[in-house]
Amino acid sequence: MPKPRKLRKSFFDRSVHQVAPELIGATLLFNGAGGIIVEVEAYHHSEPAAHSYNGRTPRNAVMFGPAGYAYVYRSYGIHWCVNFVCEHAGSASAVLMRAIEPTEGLATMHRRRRTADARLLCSGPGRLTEALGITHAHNGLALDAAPFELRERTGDIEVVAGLRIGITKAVELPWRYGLAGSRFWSKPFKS
DNA sequence: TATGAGATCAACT
DNA sequence: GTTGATCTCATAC
Repeated sequence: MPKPRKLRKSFFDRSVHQVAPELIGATLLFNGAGGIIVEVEAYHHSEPAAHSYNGRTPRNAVMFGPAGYAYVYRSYGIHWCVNFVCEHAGSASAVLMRAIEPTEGLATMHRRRRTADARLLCSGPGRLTEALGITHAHNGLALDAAPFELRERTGDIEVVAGLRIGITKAVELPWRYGLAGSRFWSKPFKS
């Protein structure tokens, strides 16, 4: 088994459709809390579900910058959601982190989420950011430096794809990816 | 198990 | 004024 390697910015400097499935099984830590990525979705500026579809605004400015940075936005006025910016600067594409399997910093995450149920810690984009302590204060941070720590996956895994969820535009694009058989998805995959 | 309301903010019409 | 890449809690079946 090879030793896990850190993900560098160059990892993200490719098509979102290459990066998103490769993030499944990778490890995401934020200030030492986190775990294994089990669910993500890809967003590309060419389709209307993406925040960048209608051009640059103060909120989505990070998406228009170089790959390898975090785009954090407020969702439904309450939650925070975190994306990893991909492709070249200006392409405005990103991968939304939707669920992780908690493995490190469990006590901290249980305290932040106020639940004893491990499946409710990080199974959903809003839950994930609350458990890891990610907020708007972290918008624009580099992904290859503290407090982020991203490690390449090791070993063979199976990735499943399906339709994105929680959106009303471009619902037909199968750009949701998951770790096959994981118990920590926010919702089941159809296929 | 399923549906509905409330929380509350940035962008857009 | 409305909508949305959401979650929780309450109430109903």
